[in-house]
Amino acid sequence: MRTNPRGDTGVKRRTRLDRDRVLRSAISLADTGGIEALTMRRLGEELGVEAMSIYNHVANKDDLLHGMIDAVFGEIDLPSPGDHWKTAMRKRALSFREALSRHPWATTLKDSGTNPGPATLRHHDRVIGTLRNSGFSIPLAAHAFSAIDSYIYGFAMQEKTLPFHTEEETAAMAQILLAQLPAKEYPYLVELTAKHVLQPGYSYGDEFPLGLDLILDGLERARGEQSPN
Amino acid sequence: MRTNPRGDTGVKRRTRLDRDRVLRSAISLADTGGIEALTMRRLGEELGVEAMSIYNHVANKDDLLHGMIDAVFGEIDLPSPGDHWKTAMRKRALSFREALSRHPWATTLKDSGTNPGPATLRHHDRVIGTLRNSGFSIPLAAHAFSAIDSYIYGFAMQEKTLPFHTEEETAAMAQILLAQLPAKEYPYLVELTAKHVLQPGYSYGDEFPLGLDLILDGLERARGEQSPN
DNA sequence: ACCTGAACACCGTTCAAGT
DNA sequence: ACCTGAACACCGTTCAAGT
Repeated sequence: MRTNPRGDTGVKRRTRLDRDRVLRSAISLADTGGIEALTMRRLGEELGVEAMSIYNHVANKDDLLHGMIDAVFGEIDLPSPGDHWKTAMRKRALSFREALSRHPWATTLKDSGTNPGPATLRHHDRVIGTLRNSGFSIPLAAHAFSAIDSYIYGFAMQEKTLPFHTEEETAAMAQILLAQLPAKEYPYLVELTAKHVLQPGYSYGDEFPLGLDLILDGLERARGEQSPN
Repeated sequence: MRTNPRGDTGVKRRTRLDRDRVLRSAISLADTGGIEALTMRRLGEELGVEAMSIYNHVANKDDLLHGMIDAVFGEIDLPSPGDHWKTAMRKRALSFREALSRHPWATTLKDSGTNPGPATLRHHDRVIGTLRNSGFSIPLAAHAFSAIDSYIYGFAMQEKTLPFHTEEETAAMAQILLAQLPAKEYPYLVELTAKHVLQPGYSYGDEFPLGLDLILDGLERARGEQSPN
């Protein structure tokens, strides 16, 4: 492979290395090949640099993962102050789910709890603020935050583990599953698969807003009961 | 180290190796030291055997993880047919969460969707059956299943990522967090931490039934609307 | 200040060899 | 049939050395 006067191939090493470029490259690597494809050596290769150079911009791999997750939080739309709380939370939840489906590896966070980055803190603060400014007491705001975000995370995780993502894949997969499942032993599972999942137009993702509204409606009711306005 | 006539130390290698013993040992290793402590070599050590011997009972590490997750599903109480659907689902959800909190590594499943084991299939079938036999249409049963399980998974995951698990740890951690958080930038987060999380008796786990009932109540309403009985 | 090469202590997994 | 030892192709990370 020919190298230019700078001693590299001129292909990968476009700009000087910095933390932001490291994070962006790491995220794209994880998006494409899954989190197990994200290796310090592979990442170095992607950046046109030896793996060890990365340590000049990131303390270690954990720090890298922290940074990646905070970057994902930065992609989520904050609730807009003008909207009714329910509208605001709904939009924000949909945006959250979209971010997690663009970056499925981020559902397995393990961080963000122990060491949240600035984008994560900002996001959480705005969400709680929206609730508090709409008449939610502190305990009810905590309650709402927990319920909504648990649902979003859990849904994203279930979606990620599904073996199919397009309608065609779903149909193909369900056929195989159905062929393997003994209908005697799992009658309800077989019924649900055959009469629901295998129906044309089925997409698991469509379930998301339904469950979300269940929670939001319940919260609206709880809000009314604690402080009628 | 002295060896007995069988050529081992007589401590670890009590019984003959089999899949079940491998799974149990792997689960206890992951429970104790986290999933990253589960190494084929460490597991072999635990079983008093070379790492390579494990491959006689398990196809590879992925197969091992599959087996572990199915074993966790086996620990979850199935909904009892005698109970009202809501009671049955509530008990089952609490049991599910308990299982996930005993085995936090299981929340990051990644399997179970692509390759569910027998205990997993059985569990899912009974849950769907409970709903179907209580007047849930197929789409509403699918909807309920998705909403409830997303919430359970997501809650377990959030709980797992929290840096504290006892009340003392919570207080200590929240103090540190609070000291680091600029109240100007994150006023609502600081308020919630100070006036809620730091209150004596606070435990995040207590949120679980509140969010769960929000969903179950919503489903009860939806069930009434589609088939009044 | 940033990058590199060699090295260390690990991984999962194979394979031929032992019993 | 089951277990082992050596080996292979990987990991994350250190450290002294280069520029």
